[in-house]
Amino acid sequence: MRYHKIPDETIRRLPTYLRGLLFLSEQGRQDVSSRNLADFLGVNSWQIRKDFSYFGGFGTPGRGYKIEKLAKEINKILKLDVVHKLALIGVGNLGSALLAYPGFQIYGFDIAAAFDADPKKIGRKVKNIMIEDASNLRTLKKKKIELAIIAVPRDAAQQTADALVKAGIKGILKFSPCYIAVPKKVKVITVDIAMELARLPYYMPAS
Amino acid sequence: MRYHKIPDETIRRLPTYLRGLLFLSEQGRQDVSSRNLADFLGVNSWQIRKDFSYFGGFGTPGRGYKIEKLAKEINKILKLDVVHKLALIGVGNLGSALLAYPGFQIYGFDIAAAFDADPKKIGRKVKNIMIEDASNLRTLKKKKIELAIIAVPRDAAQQTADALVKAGIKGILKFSPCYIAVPKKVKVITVDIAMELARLPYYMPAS
DNA sequence: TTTAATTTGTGAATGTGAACACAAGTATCA
DNA sequence: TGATACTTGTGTTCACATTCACAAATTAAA
Repeated sequence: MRYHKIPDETIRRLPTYLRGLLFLSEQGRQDVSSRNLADFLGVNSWQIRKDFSYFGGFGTPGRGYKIEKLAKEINKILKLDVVHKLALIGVGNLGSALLAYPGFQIYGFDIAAAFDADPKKIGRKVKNIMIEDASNLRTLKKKKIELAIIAVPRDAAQQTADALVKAGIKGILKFSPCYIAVPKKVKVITVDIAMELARLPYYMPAS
Repeated sequence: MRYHKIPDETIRRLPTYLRGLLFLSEQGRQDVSSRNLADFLGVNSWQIRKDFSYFGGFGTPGRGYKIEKLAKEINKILKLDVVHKLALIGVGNLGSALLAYPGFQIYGFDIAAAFDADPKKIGRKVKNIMIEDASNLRTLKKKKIELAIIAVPRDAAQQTADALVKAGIKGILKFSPCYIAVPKKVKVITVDIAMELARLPYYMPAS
C-alpha cells in the first residue's frame, strides 16, 4: 500500500492516536499493541493498523509498537514536529476560552497573537498576550504566523478571512457558523458547535 | 428512494441547510433553488437535492423550494420542532463561553441547568442560571432534561457521563478529549477542538 | 398553444472508506 | 529446537457516499 493516496479519514484519526499515545506514555508505558490502543480510544484495532499501513507500518509483529517512536512518526506525518504559532481573531466569550485552553499544547500549538475589533478590548492583556486591533492583521506576516483561529461573529467572518489570506495565512480553524470563500491553497476547518448539537435529537429514541 | 435508510452524512448536513434557510428567510426571501442555497453554503446543488430526495423531496420543479415549508420539514426530521432543554456540566472557561453562546437558539436549544464540581462556583449565578453541585445530576430526571453538554476536564469525563446516564440523559455533546463508554442507546457526539486544529498543518503547502 | 428556460428528483456509475480474514513475522516456553 | 501464542500488515470484500446525467415537471414568453 506504500504507493497509495492517504485517505482524509486516516489523517483525521491520526491526532486521536497521538493523544492516546501521549497518555499511555505518561503512564510510563513503552510499548502498545493496536488492540491496547484501540480499546483505550474506543475504536477498532484493524482500523489503526490499516491507517498505519498507508505509511508502511510502524510496528513489529508479535511485539506491537514502540510508543515514543510511533508518536514521533505521526508527529512528522502531521507536520506537528515543530511548534506552530497561532493567531486568534475575536476575543469574545469563545475566543477567551480558547486563549486559556490547555489542549492545544500537546500538539505543539502556541497562540502567539490575539486580535479584536472592539476598542474596549484592544490593548488589554489576556494570558500574557496583548490584544491587538483586528485591522492590523497584516503584521502576522512579519511574525511568521501561518495558522489562525477565527472566533468572530458570523457577519465579520468573511472580511476577517480575506485579511488573513492577505497576511499570508495558510490554514484557518473557524468557529463562525457560515461559509467563507478563500483561495484553494488555504485550508479551512470549521467547528460549528451548534450544528453538532443539532443532530443529537435525531438519534434520541422516541420517548 | 423513499424506502431507503437515511445516510448519516445526510443527517450531518441538514443542520447546515437549516442555518442557510433561516438566514435567507431573515433576508425576506420566500423561495430558493437548490443552486441558490448551495452557492450560499459553499456546497453542491445536487448534494442538496439528493439529500432531500431521501425524504421524498420538498420542492417544485421549475420553481424551487418554499423556504418556510422546507425549514419546517427539516426541523421535523431532526426533531428540532420542540424546544430541547440542555444541561451543561463544567462551567470553566469553555463552559462559560457555551452558556453565553447565542448560536444554540436558532435550533431551539435552551441551556436550562449548569453544574460544576468546584465549591467556589456552586451557588453563583451565570446568565440567570444557578450553578449546581455536579454531584446532584440526578435532579435532571425531574427537570425532564434529556440532553447534556460535557465540558469538564478529561479525567472527570467518564464519571460525569456515568452520572448523566443514570439520570436518564439520552444524548451528550462532549468537549472533553477522551473516549467515554456509555450504553448504546445514548448518543455521544464529540467536539475535540485541539484535534481539529491538529490536522491543519498537514494540509499546509510545504513552504 | 408552442417553445424555451428552469429546476427538481433520482437511477446509475463512480469513488472512497470500513470491515474482514489471514499469511507472515516475532516472542515465549518447554 | 519445536510448538504455541501473539501481533502486525495488507489483499480482498463489502458498505456507504458522492457525483453524474437526464427524464419529468413547471414556468414564462412568444
